[in-house]
Amino acid sequence: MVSTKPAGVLPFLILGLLADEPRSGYDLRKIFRDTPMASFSDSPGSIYPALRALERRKLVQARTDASRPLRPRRLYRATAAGRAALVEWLRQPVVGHDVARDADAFGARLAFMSARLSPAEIERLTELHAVALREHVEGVRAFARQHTAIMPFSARMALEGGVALLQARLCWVERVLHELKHRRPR
Amino acid sequence: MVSTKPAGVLPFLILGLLADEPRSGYDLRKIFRDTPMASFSDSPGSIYPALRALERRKLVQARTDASRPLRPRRLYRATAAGRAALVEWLRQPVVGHDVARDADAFGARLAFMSARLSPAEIERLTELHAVALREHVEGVRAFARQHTAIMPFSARMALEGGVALLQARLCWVERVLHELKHRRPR
DNA sequence: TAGATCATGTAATTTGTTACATGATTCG
DNA sequence: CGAATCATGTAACAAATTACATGATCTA
Repeated sequence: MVSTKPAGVLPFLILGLLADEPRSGYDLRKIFRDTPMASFSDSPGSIYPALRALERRKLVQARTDASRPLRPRRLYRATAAGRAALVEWLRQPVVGHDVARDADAFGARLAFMSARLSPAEIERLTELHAVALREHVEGVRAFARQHTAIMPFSARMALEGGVALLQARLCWVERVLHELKHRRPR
Repeated sequence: MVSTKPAGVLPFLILGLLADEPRSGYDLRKIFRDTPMASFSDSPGSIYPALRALERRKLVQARTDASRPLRPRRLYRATAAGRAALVEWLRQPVVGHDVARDADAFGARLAFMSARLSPAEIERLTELHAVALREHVEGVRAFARQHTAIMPFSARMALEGGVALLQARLCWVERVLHELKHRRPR
């Protein structure tokens, strides 16, 4: 069975970038090199195959820029199906244990939400994420309370770091929620 | 060219867990299911192949627990070569742009350091990490200053989240450094 | 005796990376 | 004219996941 939808986050990041304006593979590489979105490699071996895969699935469409015939650029833009797939990805709720795994996927998704989802929907998704995160932080805290005493020093530091990062993440999500409510007064 | 050393972090996490006491694949699965080290899947398809690969490279050694002959467990422990490979992994300095990519690899490495490295070496590695992190935070902050104004709301939130997480990470590293100095007075 | 847990594995696939390879254009 | 940048790609591989598959043992 050949799946038609991509699963990783890189294809969707690319889709998000191509949803608004057309860009070339090289443009995308520069973005992955120069902006804080650099959680992926900017090497050609990452971007070009991903673009081809998206093209094969008809989620993006390439148009060869003929203005400079000797150095042609392939300008990609998202198709309607591509924008639909993007929205579907944005809408994925973060529930339960997921929050432990794709830690910062929500941040990446949030970045593209304003342009595609309603404020109400963004708020709903953020709230869901907050709930899962609160629960997870509690779990890790409980683990820490039980095990910290018998851990070697550096392991204890590592665990404290984990808790601190989760705490910071939660703090940020709460702030986002606050801002969302502030902007859409009931 | 066939590489002899593993590259991902999962094998080293396993190696770290097997360095002190022997465990079965099932024991490892439980650890990845029940502890905050759960950044990896606890599915058998993750752990058992990784164990086999480590065994093939002579970094771990299996002994079949014959106490229950009808339900044998394979008890793995790290070999001398395995412990050496672990130490080599722990010693990898985090420099420059690396810090953006394997964000929390340092946390995982730190967890195993107390048992394998001298306090002075732990401090040196932590300091290096701090330097790289400070620089990276500055870079992202500078980007934020330049681009925040023209970004859509949710993208701005995402960027702020990125900065907040980096900040929290830095904060933690500074605290670790402080503790390290506190424990080893000059 | 049925269901949960113990215990280990394989197959197929996806995802992403590194390293290699090529050539055009622009700018000093 | 040489170096940096623009621009696209391939090959080989590593890393990890999901889904599938099997059977033993313990406990209510």
